[in-house]
Amino acid sequence: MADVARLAGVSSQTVSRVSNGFAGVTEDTRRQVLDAMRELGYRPNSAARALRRGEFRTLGVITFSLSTMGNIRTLEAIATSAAQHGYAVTLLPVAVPTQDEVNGAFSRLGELAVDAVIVIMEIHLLDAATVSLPPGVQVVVADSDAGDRYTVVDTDQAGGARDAVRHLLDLGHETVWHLAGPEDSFAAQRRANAWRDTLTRAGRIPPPLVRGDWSAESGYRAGLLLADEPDCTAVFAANDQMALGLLRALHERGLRVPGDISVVGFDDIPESASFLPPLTTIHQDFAEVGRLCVEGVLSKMRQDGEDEAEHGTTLVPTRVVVRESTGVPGRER
Amino acid sequence: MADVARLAGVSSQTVSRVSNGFAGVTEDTRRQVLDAMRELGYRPNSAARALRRGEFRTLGVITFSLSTMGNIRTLEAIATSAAQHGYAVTLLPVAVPTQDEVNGAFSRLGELAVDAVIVIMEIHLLDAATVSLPPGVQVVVADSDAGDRYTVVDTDQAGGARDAVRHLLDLGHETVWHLAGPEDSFAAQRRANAWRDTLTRAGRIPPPLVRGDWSAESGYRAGLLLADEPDCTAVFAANDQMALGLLRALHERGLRVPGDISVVGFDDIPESASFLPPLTTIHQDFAEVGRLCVEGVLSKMRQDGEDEAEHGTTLVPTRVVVRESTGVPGRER
DNA sequence: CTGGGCAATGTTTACGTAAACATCCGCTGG
DNA sequence: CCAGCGGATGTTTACGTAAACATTGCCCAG
Repeated sequence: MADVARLAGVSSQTVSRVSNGFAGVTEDTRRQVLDAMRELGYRPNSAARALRRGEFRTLGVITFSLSTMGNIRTLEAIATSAAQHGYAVTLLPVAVPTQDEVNGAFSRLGELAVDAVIVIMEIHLLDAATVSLPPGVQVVVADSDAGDRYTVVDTDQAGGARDAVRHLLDLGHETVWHLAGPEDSFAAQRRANAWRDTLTRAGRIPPPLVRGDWSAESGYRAGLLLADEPDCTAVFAANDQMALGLLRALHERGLRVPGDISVVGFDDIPESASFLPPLTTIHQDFAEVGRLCVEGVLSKMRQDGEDEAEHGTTLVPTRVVVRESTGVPGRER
Repeated sequence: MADVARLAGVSSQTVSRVSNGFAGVTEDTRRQVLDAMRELGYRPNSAARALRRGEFRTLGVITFSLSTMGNIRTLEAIATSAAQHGYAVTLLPVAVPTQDEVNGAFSRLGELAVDAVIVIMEIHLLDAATVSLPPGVQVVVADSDAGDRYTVVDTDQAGGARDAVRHLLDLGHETVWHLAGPEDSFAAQRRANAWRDTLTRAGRIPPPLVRGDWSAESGYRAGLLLADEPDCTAVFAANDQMALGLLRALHERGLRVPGDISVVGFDDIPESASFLPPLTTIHQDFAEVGRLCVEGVLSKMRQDGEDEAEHGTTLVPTRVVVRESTGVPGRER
């Protein structure tokens, strides 16, 4: 910076003013400084900047295994949205979803150059974590429900599940079976609860719940079971991967979709439009979730000291995408 | 830090020594300092650290749209591997793969707190980019081939494609059709070239190449075409998504897989084991790619000044995963 | 013509850390 | 018994920036 100042024949403070787009610099001076910067290949040192300003302009994102498409899309939206606000995004990967790992990530966080944190994680892992955040670091959580303790942004899991069930009931199905995600997932839990509620409110009897683990393989196994249930004419799978496995199992057993059994998924992954048959599913707007996470955390940073604990949950609506895997009931018993 | 020093009754330098795990501090002193740190909730300020040390312990990753599973898995492996080396990872998202956006990312990079960069991107976008990297920032590129200008780590695309074709020839197919990725993708290009070479070397005549765009939808369209080619008994799709669409089209046209047509994919995405039928595919080891990217960039940083331009390409081998979509030829003409 | 005001620019300083150098003290060998 | 040595700790300083305050010089009203 001093070199630039010398070359431009100004003080380093003026260089600073130019590099921060400050008003009150003559157009002439500004151009000279910019020229000098270019000539010397000057780049502001972000460490010194951060030290002086007391902020890093960086958001930390804690998430484990970018294995689910949802987390990835959310992360991507976070990164894009953060960039628009002039923030960078630092990734805190948690290799395995164990308590130790999560604790480790949070403690590493302490030494990390980060102004705020977005956690993409089932809340129950967060709960037990020794969350000792550096003071002043705000947190927003995605993929969870704990609006009382954290600020949460999430897809409207319940609304999506309700729509899925209603779609099938509207087609004339007597009831709807549910292929749920793993027990320890809040998202799975909420989808299952909404499924049960919607059926009960419509005066239908919820069939026994079938449990999967999000994987296509577990959907396949569940599908073999469901194929043997003569009453089953409609299945709501808690995600598209399991629906994929389900379709394969039904096909193997000679059952037509939607002729014999209708299937609805959840997520609307890109591939689901090319399943056999193309899958009716609940579209999640991950981009919106990511965007709202960033907005949320930035606005919390701005308020900061004021009245801290204004937690709450923001729900992002879903959308039913009707394709060819659902139709009127027609299974011959 | 000064507060900690005061509470522990030592100088701030000793606090620094403890916090950096320096030798030459009495066990007694060390414990007192650690206690003081805990009591005051002290966290080293990473900005000041970076300023003093002249390094950020952070790697930048430039990639656009985490849309392909490969990039995501690579990114994840990079993050994990970097963490093991005590490095954080900052994401530089490029929303749309245009020249401008790439240039923008690189210029933002200049002001970013980053010691080195890993680029996950087709090289042709990098080429035209006004790549003005801060001096001393090393680069490693994944998903490309430009070993002469950059240090590159990539899956052995050619080897994988060769194995796919050989697998089909070994089963007795006269020749193998290829459903290629988009023209402007180097990965697609290399897979296509290897496909053609392998056939030619085996004395077979390569059928006309069918072009897709990586999407399942494009695979579907290609499948409708291929279904009408009576000579076609084996297809090598350049990725699993297109293979998925292909399977759907063949099924719609009443062709059995592998009875009438054998299909091989590329990538081994988790879902491919649950396709209809489960897909034979070429497994890519993205984790290894990511790991090698980090190793590569760190070792380049260590050498640094020495003899700069030691570029080269590291290839990560693939593996054929045989499932149920391939078999001996049997299509009735 | 002059003094006040204001816009443009310069000077000083502190941010938190760690390297380099300085000091202290206890122990050992002659 | 003391010089000298080495391990443990303290002191000083600089890293690059931007906020706060200081200064300059110009313009215009009185």
